Amino acid sequence: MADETSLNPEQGAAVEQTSGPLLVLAGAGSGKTRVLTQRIAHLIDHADVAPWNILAVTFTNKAAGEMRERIEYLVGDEAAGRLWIGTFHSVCARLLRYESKAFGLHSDFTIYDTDDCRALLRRLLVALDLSEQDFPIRQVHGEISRAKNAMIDVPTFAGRAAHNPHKRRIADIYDAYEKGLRANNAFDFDDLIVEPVRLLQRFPEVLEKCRRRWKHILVDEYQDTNRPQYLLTKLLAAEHRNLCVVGDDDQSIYQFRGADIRNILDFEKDYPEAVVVRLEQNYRSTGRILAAANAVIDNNVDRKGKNLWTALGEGDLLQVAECGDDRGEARHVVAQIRQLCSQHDYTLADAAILYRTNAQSRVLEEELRRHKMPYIIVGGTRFYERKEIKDVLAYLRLLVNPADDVGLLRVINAPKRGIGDTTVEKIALFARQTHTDLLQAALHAGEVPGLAARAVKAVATFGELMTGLAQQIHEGGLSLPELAQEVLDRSGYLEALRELDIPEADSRIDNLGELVNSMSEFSGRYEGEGIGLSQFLEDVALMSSEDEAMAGAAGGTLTMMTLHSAKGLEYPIVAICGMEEEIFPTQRAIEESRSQPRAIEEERRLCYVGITRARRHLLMSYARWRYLFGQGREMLPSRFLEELPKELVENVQVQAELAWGSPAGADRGVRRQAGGRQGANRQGTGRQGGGQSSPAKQIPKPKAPTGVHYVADEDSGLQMQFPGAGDGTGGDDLLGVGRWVQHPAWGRGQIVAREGDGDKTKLSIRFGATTKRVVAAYAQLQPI
DNA sequence: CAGCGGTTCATTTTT
DNA sequence: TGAACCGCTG
Repeated sequence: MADETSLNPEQGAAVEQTSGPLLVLAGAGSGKTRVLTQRIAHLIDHADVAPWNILAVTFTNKAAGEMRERIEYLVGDEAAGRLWIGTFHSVCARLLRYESKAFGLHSDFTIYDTDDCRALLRRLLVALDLSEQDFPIRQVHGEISRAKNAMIDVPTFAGRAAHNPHKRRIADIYDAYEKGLRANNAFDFDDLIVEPVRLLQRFPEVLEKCRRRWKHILVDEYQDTNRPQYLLTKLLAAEHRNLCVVGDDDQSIYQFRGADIRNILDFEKDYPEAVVVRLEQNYRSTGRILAAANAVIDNNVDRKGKNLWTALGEGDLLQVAECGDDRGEARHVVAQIRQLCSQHDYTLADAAILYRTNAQSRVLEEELRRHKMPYIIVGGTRFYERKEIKDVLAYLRLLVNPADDVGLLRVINAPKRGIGDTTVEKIALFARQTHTDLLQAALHAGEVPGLAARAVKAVATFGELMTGLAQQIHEGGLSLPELAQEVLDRSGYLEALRELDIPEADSRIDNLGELVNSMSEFSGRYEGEGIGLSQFLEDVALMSSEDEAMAGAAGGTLTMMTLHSAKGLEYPIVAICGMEEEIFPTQRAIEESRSQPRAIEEERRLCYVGITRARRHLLMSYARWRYLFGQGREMLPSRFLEELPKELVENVQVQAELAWGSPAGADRGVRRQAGGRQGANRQGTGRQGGGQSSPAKQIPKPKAPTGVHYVADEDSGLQMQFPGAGDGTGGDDLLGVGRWVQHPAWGRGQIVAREGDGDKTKLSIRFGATTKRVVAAYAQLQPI
């Protein structure tokens, strides 16, 4: 809150502790990022540490980017550019590429995401003659992943499984899976951490080199580290012991995926000489909000214990709303937010709606659209996980790594070339017999036994396509976006999409255009060696959906996201919806808690995270009745609500969407008729946003392929049709949030945020995967 | 081989 | 409610 450079005594202590192990227990909103960045600046400016000797590891790309940005501000671009800042995964991927030769790996490996891994497993099950019924892919993959993260290798796993037939089969799958990955020259996410650990354990000279390189190590969100990540930092820091970890045990919300809270709880055991600093002054929230957070988290046993305090004053009561049903809840929450906005002069960008599961967003979206309120959804389907994007990337992957069978299987018949399953199977068999990869086999289609002439021809076409592209790369002179364009054209992918007579086709084509744009942007940044294809692919594989500059964005766009995605963010107004048993905490957590009472604690921490996102106004709501699994159900209020001290809470009651009758039946008919429901607006919040109502949307697009966090094109299109809809910012102009523009250098982009006004208007524009901030007056933007 | 329609399934969270 | 999967048909 205070300016960037002023520090309280604890923060100052952490910054100035420049050597030896340091544990910073940083409560929510206590300025931990400031401490981290200042500490790095301090190391460089006052402790004579070279930037390239500093390794700072974060949990998300977004956090890494923000940290780099803030450090740039402190020490300048030059020094900041030489720091090692990144996620565990990206730093490790880099390490693996550098050191690949040391242990006989290809440096051009492919990173398999969850989908790819499942595709591989699916094939392996067939090969092992096991049914997906008995071995559900999800579960098997989960089990393998858990084993890997516990550093249990295949022989060990098999040893432990000896007595259990089912486990033994899984050991076989695990074995085949590992071999499959290696044969495909691929790593999964887990490997990216686990393999470097093994590498460092096995090769002392590599370890030595790394220790010399990274003389100071800082780890953010330490409570979220898993076993291999812990081992990695331990290995690297064992000698110089300059390890600074920052975290909050109360905000550990990723144990479900292997984060080990002991890493932070036992830090002082591992490093007895560690200095411990607690940051307990919160600069974010009002007293009542903090008191509520403290009261809730106090029910957890598994914690170090701390108490946040604030100098910001009591603030308002929290509101807990009991709603008749989920739609009533949505209506109430939206109405409340509107009211708070007009009362306190906030814009919609100052508000966030949080929920436990993504599925809950739908009802809220409907309500927001009804009011023509612009919103963005953080998370959801990621851009790079869309089918069309993954398809094109698979072509590119295959060009870098011809052994990538999973990639090949993805594209050999996309677009349709008349290569069906039987043909593929024959090729696969041939590949196995001749000990090559699928691409090699496909290139020798003529030799594959039992392949009909027509199939041979089809496969040959595909083979020529790939060799042709490979050759073009070889000859050089092709830029990254040009290469992508070649793939799109020569593969016939784009053409097939154009001919496809379905409504989504257009947005898919747009997405592909964005992909090409993101490549242009990338090659602009990474001029130099080659076309940087494999670096691009790595970036993309490790990219999360949160690489956007949306925190603190002005511009009248409300944010919705899961509680998980909200970690690290803050808003003046926060609403947490679905405060109901079996939703939050989830049914699963409740079940688990029967045998393992602590299972609830992670949910409670999540609740704590949610509460502490709020700066001024916190609204929690539950519905007594909601659609779940497509069916109406009665719900009970969440136990977490009972943990809120009564004196902090104002309780309100909101009636159901339909006052009487079975909500189930009545509800349905009205549903999508946005225009038809007059009563929807009543609920009396006073002023409406944009006066003139408009004709019902012409393209209801039954499917909202959320995708990019910004509600997909058609939605922003909707917003555009109704200027003035927003509120706060006059949305009347061509450079409002949601608008698409053309930039001379970066191509097509979508405006995601807007700050300031007049000459000083700054816009954040997302071009493909990256977001740029520009001054509207200078950027030569062309609205499209 | 592709496309359709019916079925079943599951819904945490993400690098 | 919806996505993903299966089996059937053309």
